[in-house]
Amino acid sequence: MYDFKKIEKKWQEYWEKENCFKATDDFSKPKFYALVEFPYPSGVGMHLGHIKAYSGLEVITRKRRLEGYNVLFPIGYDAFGLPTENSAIKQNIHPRTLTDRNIEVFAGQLKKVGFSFDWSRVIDTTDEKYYKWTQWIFLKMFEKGLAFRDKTLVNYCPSCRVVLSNEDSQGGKCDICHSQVIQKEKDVWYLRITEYADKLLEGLKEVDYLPNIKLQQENWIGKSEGAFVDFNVKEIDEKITIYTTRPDTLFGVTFMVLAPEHPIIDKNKNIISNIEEIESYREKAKEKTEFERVQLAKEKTGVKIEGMTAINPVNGKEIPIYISDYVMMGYGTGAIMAVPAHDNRDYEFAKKFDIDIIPVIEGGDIEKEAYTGDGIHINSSYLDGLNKEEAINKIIKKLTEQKQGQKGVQYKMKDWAFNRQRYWGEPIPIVKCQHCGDVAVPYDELPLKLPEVENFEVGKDGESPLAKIESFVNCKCPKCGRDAKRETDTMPQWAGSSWYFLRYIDPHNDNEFASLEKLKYWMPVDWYNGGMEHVTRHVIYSRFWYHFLYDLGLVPTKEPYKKRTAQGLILGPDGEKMSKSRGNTIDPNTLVDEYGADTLRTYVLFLGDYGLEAPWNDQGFKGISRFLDRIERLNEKVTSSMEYSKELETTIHKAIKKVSNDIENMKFNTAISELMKLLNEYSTKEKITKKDYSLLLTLLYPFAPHLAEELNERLGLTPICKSNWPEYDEVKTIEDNVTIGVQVNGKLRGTIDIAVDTPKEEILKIAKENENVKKHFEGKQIIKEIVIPNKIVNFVLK
RNA sequence: GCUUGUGUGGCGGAAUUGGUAGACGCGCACGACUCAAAAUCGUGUGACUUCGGUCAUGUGGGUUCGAUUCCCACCACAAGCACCA
Repeated sequence: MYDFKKIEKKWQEYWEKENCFKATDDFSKPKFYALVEFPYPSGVGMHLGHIKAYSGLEVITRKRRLEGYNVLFPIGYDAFGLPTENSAIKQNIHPRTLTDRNIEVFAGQLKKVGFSFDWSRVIDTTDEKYYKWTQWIFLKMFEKGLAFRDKTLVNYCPSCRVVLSNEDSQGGKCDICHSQVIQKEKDVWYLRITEYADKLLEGLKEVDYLPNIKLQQENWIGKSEGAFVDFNVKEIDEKITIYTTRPDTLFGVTFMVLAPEHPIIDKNKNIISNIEEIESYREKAKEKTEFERVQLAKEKTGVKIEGMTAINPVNGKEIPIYISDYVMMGYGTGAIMAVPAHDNRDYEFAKKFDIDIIPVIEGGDIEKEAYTGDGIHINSSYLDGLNKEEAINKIIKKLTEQKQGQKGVQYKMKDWAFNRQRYWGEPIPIVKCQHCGDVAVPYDELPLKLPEVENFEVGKDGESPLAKIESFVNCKCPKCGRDAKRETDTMPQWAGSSWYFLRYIDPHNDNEFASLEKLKYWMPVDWYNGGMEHVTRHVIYSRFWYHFLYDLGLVPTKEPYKKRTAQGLILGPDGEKMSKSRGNTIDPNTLVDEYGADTLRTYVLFLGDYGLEAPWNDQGFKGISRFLDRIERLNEKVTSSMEYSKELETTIHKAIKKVSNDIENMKFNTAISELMKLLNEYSTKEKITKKDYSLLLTLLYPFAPHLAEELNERLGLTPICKSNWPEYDEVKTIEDNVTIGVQVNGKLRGTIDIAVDTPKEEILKIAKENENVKKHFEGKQIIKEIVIPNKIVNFVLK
């Protein structure tokens, strides 16, 4: 094995000394901004996932620099958050100390792999100079009414003792400790992301994200179009507004259902005759978490509200009202009209409570199940005979005229719960004043620093550790000057990462988060690669912040990321997800020490389709090590000629084309296989020229840069990092001869070697002379001859 | 349940988008070098076969001269969403 230790160290030092990867603010050059998700510097250090995630754009940026671009490929640390805080508590050290220690380890590991990051722009979200601007943007949102406080039921993790956003509690499990999330009434800061729902949806049209990424975001935003309809209540002068996507089925409504928490119940207790029964159902519903409610979906439960009757606005029919936990207060209006004939849940409920089921759309069999498809309307007065779309339009028009309803839109996405009762996060820069309410900390007092504390454990009742620091809590109201108290919650982990890509552009600016002039040059991010797990959270959050900053005129483009891709996981050798408990983890740091960074970098890109998951294979990894060794040994065959070998010319031009295109399409595995083919071809030759060899090295450079540079230097050539990406000549990629298949009745019966672009007649003639083909002609008649030039010949016989 | 993917040798995976299925790598077998082993190099390697062929890209149909590729139905696995009205 070649001496990778020496070689890798040498070139890492060289690149650093020569500032090879520094992005310059030279606005005259074409720019390329490549972004990878910055790591969370946890104690365990870098894992294989990081290597794969970063290697993709690493290859692309190495190529871009050779193509003459001014490349910005930055790195930093997303260091606030619970894991560090929990680990610090365990080890009994300060999170600051632990974070610094972790970052140092992480940086060392990243550097050893030789990634071409611009190390002069490193950012750390926990740095005061950084989070000053996180707080600043928060205050801007507060100023515009996009950050607000509310007391509501929230997702709460009893184990971490912290409020979670919907995104952080997917599936009812805490994202950090995976324990069951419960609903708790809490004082919550929200960011009004729902106000940007439409813009976030619209913006997807103009960006180049992988289709599944777009789709996931669309689903997450969850826009639905329908109508709000008012149902009057017979006994009182009040109406219940519902949201529906199927207003066309209004004639089939046979009851209504309210969420247990629906406020109309509290307001009208006096007229409800079975109020005890209702209250007891509500109590039970409260005990269940929102997720238990979902899991127990099998059986519908509910209670009829005695003393309240609703009136169907389209036909004046009186219908009963129920409460049931299958209706959520958090979506729509917390009340629904039930059409059992055409909705599965309503159908189940109606069956259980023996309520009428009236079909209003033809098709399906309501004896068996609800029919949710389209069809001609029946039993629906003036809607009879219409299809779904026509009926929806007509009924909405009618409802609007009668002032009993209107067109409406709903989103699944909810506002972003933004405070955490923890120490290790950005303090929310708000002062709570008895007289003035919530008051912003003046901009010139930012950053509002995290106070030094001895004990940063969470309070028993889920209070932030900051609440115990009197010197922090007690302050003067910035508005009226009287005694006031600070908000003691901190921001969630996602805050710092919502704008970090802007800071890289101008990381040392103390006057603004980044200068507009520089932003105008560098934005948008040309290519953002990261994990699939972040597309519904971080990517949406950061797009939201960016849209907001755009509306303030502080950033130059509508969308932050022009292109977004995602890498697939590396699974353990057993094909399962790598995890400590399974004992199937592979430590990249040991591999770097034992086989070198080049081998590791190349292998993670070779082991499969970049976008799909693939299992690790130790043998395959050694195969790459062998491949690099072979490249090194090739150097014995090199002549001094600076021309391509004549006989290799076509092969070489084809290889340049293939490798270049594959890199652009992130088809790294086939790019590497092309390099292997080229090497195999070289190996069959007695001698290769210096030029031949240097080409192979340049193509190899993005994958295994250290070795490529070293071997290139031995040839006495300019370092690759200072030369150009090779170009190919399309004409020279075309072979003189092709081998094409000859089929008889669609089955391959032989192959023939012919010159490229041989005329059809000629091909047919040669094909017919093929011995094996001839055999199949015996006793049969040719009824059709198909010739696709340079591809295939097919004879159809009878 | 809904949405989106994926399914090809012993294994990871290729296939210019409808044109010689299995590139490249791993593994395996045999050979060379070696006292021997490792490393390295060379050859072979989808399955059956009566050596003429036959069957093969999850299963079953279809379109086509020709289908891994397009269409229909089904099965399996993975991811995401989940009583969203």
